[in-house]
Amino acid sequence: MPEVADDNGVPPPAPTGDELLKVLSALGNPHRMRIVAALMEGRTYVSALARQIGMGRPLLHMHLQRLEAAGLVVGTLELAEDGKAMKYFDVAPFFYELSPHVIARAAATITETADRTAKEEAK
Amino acid sequence: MPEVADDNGVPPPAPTGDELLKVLSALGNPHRMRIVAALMEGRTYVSALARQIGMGRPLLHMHLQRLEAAGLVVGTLELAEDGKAMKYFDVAPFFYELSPHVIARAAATITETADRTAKEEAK
DNA sequence: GAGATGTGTCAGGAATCTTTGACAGGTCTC
DNA sequence: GAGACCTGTCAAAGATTCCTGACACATCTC
Repeated sequence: MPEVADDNGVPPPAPTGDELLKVLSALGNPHRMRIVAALMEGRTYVSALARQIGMGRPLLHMHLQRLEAAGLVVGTLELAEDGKAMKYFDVAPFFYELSPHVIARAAATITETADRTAKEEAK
Repeated sequence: MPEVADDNGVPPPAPTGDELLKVLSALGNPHRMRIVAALMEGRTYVSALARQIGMGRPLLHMHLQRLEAAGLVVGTLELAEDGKAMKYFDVAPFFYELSPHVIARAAATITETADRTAKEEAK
C-alpha cells in the first residue's frame, strides 16, 4: 500500500493566473528543477546544498527565494545545537495539472503587476 | 457525466527533463498563456490572432513558435479559397502533472543543450 | 500598377534574468 | 584575536528574452 495522503477527492484544479505563472516560471529553469530534486532527497541548509550541487551561495539563495515565493519549497531558520543559525529547506507538497483548460482559465485571471499597467496606475 | 476522453487508465506521468523544461518555460509567460486561452475559443491564423489580442505579428509569430516547439499548439499552413496562404493554429491536447516527484524525475534527465556544453562541443 | 491581405525573417534596442565577487553580521573553537 | 562555519545583501557584469520597425515574397481586387 502506498503512502496515504489525507486529502480526499479532487483537489482544486483552478489556480490563479498569477499563481500558476509564478509556479511555471519558477519550475521552468534547469537549476531550480535540480534544486527541487536535490531537496527531495532530504532537507538541507543553504551552504550544504550549494556545495552539493556545485553552485555559488548567492546564486542558490536567489533561486531558493524564487522557489519559495512560488510556494514550491519552504525554508525555516533553525538554531543548531552549537548556536549557529542555519536555514533548512524542504520541498512543499505541491500539485498542479497542466491542460489547455487549466491554462485558459488561469489566463483569465492574470493581474500583470509587473507591466506598464503599474505606470499608468501611478498616473 | 463529464466529457469522455478516449484515453484509458493513467497517461505516462514521466516526461523528459528537456521536454518538461520546454513546456514549463513556454507556459510560464503571460502572453503565451493568453495565446493558448485565445486559441481555446477556436482556431485562427496568425494575423487575425495578432489583431484579436493586440500584439505585433512578429512578436506573436515568435511566441507561437515557442509554444509549437514545446508541443502545446500545432500550426498548419492552409490555402484559402482565394489562394492566400494562411497559417492556422490549434491548441494541442496536452496534459502534465506537476508534483515534486515528477520534477525530481525529470531533473535527472536534463541534457542542457543550451549550455556551455555546446561551446566545448564545438571545440 | 497600386493597394489590401496573407506569410516569414532580420537587426537592434529595451527589459529581464542569471551569475559572480565582495562585503557585513553572527556563533563557536583554538 | 584569528579562523572556520553559518546567514544575508549589494553592485556590476553577462546572457537571454522580449519587442518593434523594416524588409521581402505571394495572391487577389480595383
